[in-house]
Amino acid sequence: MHTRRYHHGDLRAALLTRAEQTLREKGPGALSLRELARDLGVSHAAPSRHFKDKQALLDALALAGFERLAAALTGSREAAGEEFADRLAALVRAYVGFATGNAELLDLMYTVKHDPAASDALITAAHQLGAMAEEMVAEGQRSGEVRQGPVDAIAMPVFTTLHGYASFAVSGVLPAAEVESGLDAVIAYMLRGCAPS
Amino acid sequence: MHTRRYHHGDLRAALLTRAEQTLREKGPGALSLRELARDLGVSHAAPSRHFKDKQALLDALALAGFERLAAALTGSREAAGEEFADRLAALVRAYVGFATGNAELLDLMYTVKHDPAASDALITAAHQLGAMAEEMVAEGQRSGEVRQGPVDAIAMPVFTTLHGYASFAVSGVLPAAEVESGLDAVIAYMLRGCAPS
DNA sequence: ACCTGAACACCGTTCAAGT
DNA sequence: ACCTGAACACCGTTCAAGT
Repeated sequence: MHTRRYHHGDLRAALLTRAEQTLREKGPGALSLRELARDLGVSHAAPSRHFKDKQALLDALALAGFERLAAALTGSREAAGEEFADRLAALVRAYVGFATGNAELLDLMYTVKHDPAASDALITAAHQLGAMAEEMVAEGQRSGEVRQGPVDAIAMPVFTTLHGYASFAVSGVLPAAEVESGLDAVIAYMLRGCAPS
Repeated sequence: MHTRRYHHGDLRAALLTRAEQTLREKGPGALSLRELARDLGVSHAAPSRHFKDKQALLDALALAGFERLAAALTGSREAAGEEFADRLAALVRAYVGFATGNAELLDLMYTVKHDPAASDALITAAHQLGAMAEEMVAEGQRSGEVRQGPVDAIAMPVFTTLHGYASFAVSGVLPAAEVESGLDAVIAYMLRGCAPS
């Protein structure tokens, strides 16, 4: 009854938590199932009960990332005002904030998968993010703040710009010091792409 | 004199060529220095003469990717007309074409590096791509086809959109069948972001 | 200068066996 | 159901030694 095994059924969650920590601190190359097991005090074979292989763990990590990012975007919407420009700015700041705060994870989320079967869930998760952008654009069209036309022909380029900016920030192409200051120009450019007539 | 060792000094090049091939065919996870050495008929320790470690090989691969991408973009410029819209479209198509044709490599090129020292060359290479976009925008400003203002406040969002689109195409978020058909909307959106007044 | 061969300390994955 | 321990077939990296 004392010091009973750490995991009474949540080894899976513990593995994910620890894995994300080492992903953040040491990068994806340093992620080892055996080391994870060691850190958590289980045998090196234990993780295989919960993840059929290393890629399955990485996929689960990426999926959790998409869920947290979606939550952050939803949250940004509530905090924003009613104007389209406000909402867009809030969305952009939330996405870029998540990206810079979780660089390695964002990288993992959008990494080319070589098991196309396993990546279905990830692509669906990414599409849900896109759907949020589409919804925002559609509302902007209704209120007249966004030009008319097929929603995805407007929302997709906007979301693409957003992701490209996040990707540059994450990869270091855009220096950390310039991420914040460059945001205004990017948002203004997006608004120009959305503006009526 | 017969069947003399395959490498009279170009093991380095042979490693890079072979590495890119397996990167393309089997993904980055399947890339092993030992297997590379086996395939090329050298001892497993031979690669270390040319690349201090596996990451150095990956970095060299990424750098070569940037050089080829830069060449492709330069080529697109020569094939395009004089109008800004033409040049932009050609640049976009060249970048996206490279991305879809070299998905794993593009991923590698923009991957988060954990050795900041080694990634300087890669960031510089990415900046050279950005400089090409800036030059194009600057010319568009001179000819009056692009609105006035700080060059980078226009060129950066454009380049960001381009890269985001390529990234979505590469990651599979944008289905392969939609990459071509979505390009027109993206280009139109970019032009709107650049248009005067 | 460039490569080999052996050695070291790791990996991921599988599978019988334990509780 | 969940985990262990041993086993297997790999890794990357280093280093004396060869040519």
